[in-house]
Amino acid sequence: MQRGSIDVTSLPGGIDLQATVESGQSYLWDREDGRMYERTAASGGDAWYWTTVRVDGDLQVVRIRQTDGRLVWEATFDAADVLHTLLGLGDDLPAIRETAPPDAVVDEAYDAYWGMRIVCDPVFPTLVSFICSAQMRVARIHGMQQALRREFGEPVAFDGGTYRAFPTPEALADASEAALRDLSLGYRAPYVKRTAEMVATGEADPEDARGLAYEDARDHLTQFVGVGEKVADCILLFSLGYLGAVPLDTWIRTTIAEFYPDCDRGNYADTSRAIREALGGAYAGYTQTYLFHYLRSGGREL
DNA sequence: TAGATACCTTATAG
DNA sequence: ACTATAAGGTATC
Repeated sequence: MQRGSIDVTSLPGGIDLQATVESGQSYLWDREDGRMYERTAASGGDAWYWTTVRVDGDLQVVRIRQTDGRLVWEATFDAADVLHTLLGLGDDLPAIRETAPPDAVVDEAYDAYWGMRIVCDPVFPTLVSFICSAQMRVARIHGMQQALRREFGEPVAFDGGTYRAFPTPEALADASEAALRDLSLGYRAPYVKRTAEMVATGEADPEDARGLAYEDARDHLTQFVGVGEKVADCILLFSLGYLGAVPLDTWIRTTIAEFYPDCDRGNYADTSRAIREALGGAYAGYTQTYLFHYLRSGGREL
């Protein structure tokens, strides 16, 4: 086993690990104490979280926790660089916050979860996770991804235990729709299977969205079955580094109606442009994620 | 091209 | 207990 740690004070704006991995951005981390998303106060400031990643073709396991002003990690490999990427440790939070509008609700959201970072997850697991997110609660989306790992994931040994990686496109393409429905995916089951087939056969590659202009990248992703504009924006924001993407979910739509009514243009594309502008442009997605987590957590009644 | 509707399943509110 | 409602929407007509 390899170990290491990262000094939190060296990161501009610090980090709130729990907010980062339990805010509904990533569904690829598990809490070792099994208490993900519990509302009770102080339920996990220093909990261990683990995930798997494929690095240079090899499947690796890493676990991490935040304690005594440090991010401490243990892994099957030297995980420092991977964690830097996965957890957005290079993002300059104070500079990003400067780009947000000086509105009360925005300030409240940033203050409530200061240190939360936008994750940068591998794209295929993110694609599947957010296909599953349609009309679903955060805790149940996470449960579905756990179930997919358990049923279809490749096992990896680490520290005396067995961990399971997120399934490959091939594994999910080979799964039957019935088997996926057995995991409570509901009508999302055929979407996941069809999208996995598209990736496995090479019919389409989500990686091809990288480098495209924002709206072209979003259009590229909507070719996958079960991926509309909102899910495409989630993939761009949480996997492909488009920090300006603002997924128009139920929460941000409520926020728009309440605080930015001029931004409601009646259709997704135009409303998207307007709210991205209102939330500061290049990092609008950061502000959206703080608002989402703050409002969803009951931080302010709407 | 805009608008309405069906869709799996479960947790929570009433 | 039992029903209605909503949950980070999308596909289809």
